[in-house]
Amino acid sequence: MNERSFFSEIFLCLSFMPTDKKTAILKSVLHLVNSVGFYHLNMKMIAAEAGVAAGTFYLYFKKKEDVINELYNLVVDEFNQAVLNAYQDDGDIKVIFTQMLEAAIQFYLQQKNYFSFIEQYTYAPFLFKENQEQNFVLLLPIYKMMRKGKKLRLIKDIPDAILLSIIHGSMNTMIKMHYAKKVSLNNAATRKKFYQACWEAVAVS
Amino acid sequence: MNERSFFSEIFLCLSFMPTDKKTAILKSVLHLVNSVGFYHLNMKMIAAEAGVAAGTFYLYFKKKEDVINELYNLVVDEFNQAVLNAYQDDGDIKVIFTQMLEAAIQFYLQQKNYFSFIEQYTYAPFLFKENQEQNFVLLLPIYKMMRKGKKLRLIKDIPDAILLSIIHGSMNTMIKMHYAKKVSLNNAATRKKFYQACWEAVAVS
Amino acid sequence: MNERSFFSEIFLCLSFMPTDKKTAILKSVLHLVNSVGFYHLNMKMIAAEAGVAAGTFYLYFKKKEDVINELYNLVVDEFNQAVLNAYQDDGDIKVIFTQMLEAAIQFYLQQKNYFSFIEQYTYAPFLFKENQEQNFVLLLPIYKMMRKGKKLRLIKDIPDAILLSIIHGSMNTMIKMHYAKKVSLNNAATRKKFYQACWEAVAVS
Amino acid sequence: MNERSFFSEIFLCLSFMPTDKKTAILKSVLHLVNSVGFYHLNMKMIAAEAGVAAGTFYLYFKKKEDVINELYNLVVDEFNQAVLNAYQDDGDIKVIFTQMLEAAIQFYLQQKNYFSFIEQYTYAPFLFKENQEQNFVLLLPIYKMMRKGKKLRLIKDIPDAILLSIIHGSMNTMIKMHYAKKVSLNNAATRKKFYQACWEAVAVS
DNA sequence: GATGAATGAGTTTTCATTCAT
DNA sequence: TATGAATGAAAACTCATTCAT
Repeated sequence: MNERSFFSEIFLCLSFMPTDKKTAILKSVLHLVNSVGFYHLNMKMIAAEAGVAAGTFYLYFKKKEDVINELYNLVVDEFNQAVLNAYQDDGDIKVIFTQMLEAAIQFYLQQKNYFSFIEQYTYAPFLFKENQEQNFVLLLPIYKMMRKGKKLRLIKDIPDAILLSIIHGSMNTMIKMHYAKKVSLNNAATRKKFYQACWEAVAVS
Repeated sequence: MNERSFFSEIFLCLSFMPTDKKTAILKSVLHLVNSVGFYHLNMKMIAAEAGVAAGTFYLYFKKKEDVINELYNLVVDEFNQAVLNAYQDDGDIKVIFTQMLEAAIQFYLQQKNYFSFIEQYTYAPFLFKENQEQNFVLLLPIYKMMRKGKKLRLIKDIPDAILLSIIHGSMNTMIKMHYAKKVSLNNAATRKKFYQACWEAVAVS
Repeated sequence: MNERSFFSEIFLCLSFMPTDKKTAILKSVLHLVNSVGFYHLNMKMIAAEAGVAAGTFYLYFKKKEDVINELYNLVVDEFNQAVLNAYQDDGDIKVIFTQMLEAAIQFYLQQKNYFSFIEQYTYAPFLFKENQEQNFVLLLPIYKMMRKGKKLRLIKDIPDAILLSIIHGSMNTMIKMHYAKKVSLNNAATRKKFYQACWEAVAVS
Repeated sequence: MNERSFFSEIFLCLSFMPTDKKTAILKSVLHLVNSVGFYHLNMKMIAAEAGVAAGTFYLYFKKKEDVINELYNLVVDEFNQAVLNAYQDDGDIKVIFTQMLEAAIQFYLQQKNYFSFIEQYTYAPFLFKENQEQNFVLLLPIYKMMRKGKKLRLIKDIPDAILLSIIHGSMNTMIKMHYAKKVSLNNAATRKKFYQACWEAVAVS
């Protein structure tokens, strides 16, 4: 089983949702946030892209920002699902660590829209009030693995926030650089080097 | 000389600019982007916060987005200045590495508005056309140090993008966590642990 | 059949268009250009006069000047239609000449708004970009008749521009004088004297 | 003495006025009305073109429309002066008629700005309240000649308005056609044909 | 459920006019 | 006189939301 087919089963749940109007709207927003950004997103675009009438939106969402928040939850769930699937309770912690990073990166490589959406959502404070406490939801599976590594004295006994920042922050920037064509994550050797560097940051030396 | 006064001399150039109307507008936008975000920023707010009439804005900027771009350039210049001041051409590379990270973190700790502004600007694709190629401008001083470390075989010979991602990405996430109160960067020991972890990620082991 | 009813059938197509919002806006602009002029015409007036909300305008026209240009084309078409109806391919050229002038004058007498609109549109250089080459569109039916008269050696063999200037220019000024109450074109004898003088200007003597 | 020098003495009084600020403003408006039109004329343009500060305008004029009205009076005076200079109390009425038309046409040919300004002023009802009764001021010298011709039974005994319309209206349209390059009034033969046609319209046959 | 024309409050931007210097 | 920065009311235009069909 190649990587693509392995992940496509997991990732594409939004893509395979029944093609009803509500799903069409959610997909339309996901696509538009990536192409025009939150700032320029408007109801006319959403309706046109979804192939529905302007009023139809309000049968499924109370107001514009609701679709954003609902979409965020869907996207986060998919991401967590993808990364958790890479988590094995038994097994070498470095292998698990690497597999989770790999899962996360593959997720974003195959779903540019998801990455773009999460980035904008996360870095837009006060865009939507519900945003304020969700910032680090994405990190939950990674967090779980980390705690285990600490117990086994394989991962440094330093504040979780530091470990999370290194893992999550550097991964995000790597993906951004990939999309900005500063580096190619399609190259497995490059990914391996990245995972190794991350590991050395967090591992007990 | 304590840290605060050391940096305040460098950072606060925007704060110490002559209090003319244009500066008042720039400051007003910097403050509002942090408090309400790009998405909710409007001309009425800008004028009110700056204490000028609505029309005054257009004496200094051709259109709304121009103030954003001008401000971005100012902020980036200040950041680079602050970090470059920490760069010494001779000296232990690990010390330089640490000092630059420290300078960057101190910059953002003392200027929450700057951090918030840069984050939103960087992660808002297509918000402003000029945005598209500037994404990694902030990394230039770090990049310089890195190249030197590579030559001395003290820093890993892996793609620059990986090194930059680890340094820049994890630092940004650390600061976000600090402002989200998940960790306190006011604690020097915590900062030291973070720098050490970063160093181990990039250093030849 | 009196003159009024004869022409009203032809002229009032704008008046008889279905009373939808777009027509209401077109009528509103036609009326307002006559009463306040291009210079003072604004969107608030247009909406109020048309009995629609401000935003409704933009469902039918992309920008303010578009309604002006669309209206101009409608008005010109109606004028040409009215004058062409008076044109007979066979028949005494002087009779045709007189009938066309009569048709044109009757058109404007019954549609003061149309006259006022065309005058302002024509004499406002650079008001609207599309204006620049349309200046003499109105003269087409008259031009056709003239050429025929020249062939028959009943109309002077002098440049068309001279003949057109005399016919069109003097007619326009007559109508302006009528509306300025310097002369009454309701008097058939007066009109007859005017047509005769025009004829003598253009006819081979 | 060629035509140009003959008229330049008369016409260029605005051009030769002392180059003080007020004159600069008047000239600036005359030029701008021709190039951008009343509709797009604004105070910034006027000041820039005149080479004065925005506030200077208000030392000489109470409000924007005042400069328009003052300029109109100046332009009308110059026109009347030019045409009256061609009027001789004794002499063949046809010769006088022709000379006056020639004087009027030469005036406008040498002063496109004047023509453009008068056209727009005349055809913009309600643009400026003072406009309403001045519409036919320009015709006064022509009117004077006409009355004399009527007395001598050389000019038709038909309402003055008809005679004025033919003379004034056709002349105006001729000049417009000249500037639209539909005919060239620089050709003396063309002008002669035009004068002859006009004469036949108004003369007792 | 689905539509899309209509709304009108809100947005950005313009510009005639003022006034401290 | 002369300036030009500053004003703020008003302009053109946008857009999330509603509602009759």
